[in-house]
Amino acid sequence: MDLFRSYLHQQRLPLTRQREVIAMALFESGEQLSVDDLADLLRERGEHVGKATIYRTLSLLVQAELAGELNFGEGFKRYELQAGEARHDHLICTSCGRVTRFVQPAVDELQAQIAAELGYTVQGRRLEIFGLCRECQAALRQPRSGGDASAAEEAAGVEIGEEGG
Amino acid sequence: MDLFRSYLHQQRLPLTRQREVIAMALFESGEQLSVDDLADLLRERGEHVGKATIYRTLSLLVQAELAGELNFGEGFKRYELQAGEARHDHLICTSCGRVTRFVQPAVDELQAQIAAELGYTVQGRRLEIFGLCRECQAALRQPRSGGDASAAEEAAGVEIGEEGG
DNA sequence: TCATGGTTGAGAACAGATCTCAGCCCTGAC
DNA sequence: GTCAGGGCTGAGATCTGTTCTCAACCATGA
Repeated sequence: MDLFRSYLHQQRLPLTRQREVIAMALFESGEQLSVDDLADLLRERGEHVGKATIYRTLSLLVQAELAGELNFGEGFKRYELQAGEARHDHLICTSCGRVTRFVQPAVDELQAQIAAELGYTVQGRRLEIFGLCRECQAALRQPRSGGDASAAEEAAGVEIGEEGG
Repeated sequence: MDLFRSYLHQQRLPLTRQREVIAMALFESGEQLSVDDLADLLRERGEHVGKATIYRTLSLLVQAELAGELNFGEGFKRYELQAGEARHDHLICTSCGRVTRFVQPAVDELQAQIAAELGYTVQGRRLEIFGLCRECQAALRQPRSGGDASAAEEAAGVEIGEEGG
């Protein structure tokens, strides 16, 4: 939040209540939010902010490299705060929509190596792996059952976050 | 093309002239085409095909796994034929828009490892690396000059195709 | 040749994203 | 605190990619 404030100051742009509220909502949620999600979230909090403003503020946040733009092929974009976080990628469950973030330095290395071989300099990347999460695999195996699993997940080590449902 | 024919036959779907023409255009171009690109291409060839039909046929091709859907964040989708090809990814030049395809088995391995650690089964992935191609880097260094470079590119080894501009 | 059912195409509909513009408000100066 | 001015805001129009609708058409198999 302070980073956003100083970015705006640095760019000689005013810090308005709307900008503060939008960044705050994105920051506090920690999820990948669409513009509609954000609008709903703000409405629930009693803040009325126009969609145009949400789009404008999000693109500011992206410019400031405080937020990342995501496209999971849903027909619209999602945004997530990425301030200070390590570069991460996403695993997306094609059945329930769950999104699991992960950090894997080997991806950075591989990307750098590939780009160097082809003469490119890297500015960014988007890696999304689509598949079935553990729960959905289990649900497919035995159509009716209670919730379970999720125990061995800590052992993984690469995971840094998870949201959705 | 034969693969598409047999897919349609297998699904008991008729092979129409439009379907043939659309698949042929995508196949012959070898590039990542948008629906508009395809419509233009077909118009140039004197074939009139409605957009709805192009969308429908493309989604058939994707279903048949003969085409892949790409999203480079341009606000629309692109499609490319992928029949029989190894799974590949893309490097995209953020300056000139050039798209370079590459095959790198290490990406498959990494993806499988990550998914396994997080309990996912893999169905697919999308890896796009954004950066500056050699020509655009050169153009930035010395704003005015003729075309050059592209020589050392063969040495790379991972590259399998390149289109765009 | 014929019946049938899926396909086609024009245009409407839909939805995400962007633009417009009059009025508002943040900022910096005083 | 007050003020001027420039940038911001929001409602709604607009744009654009994609999907839907439906009557006419046509590929297919008998």
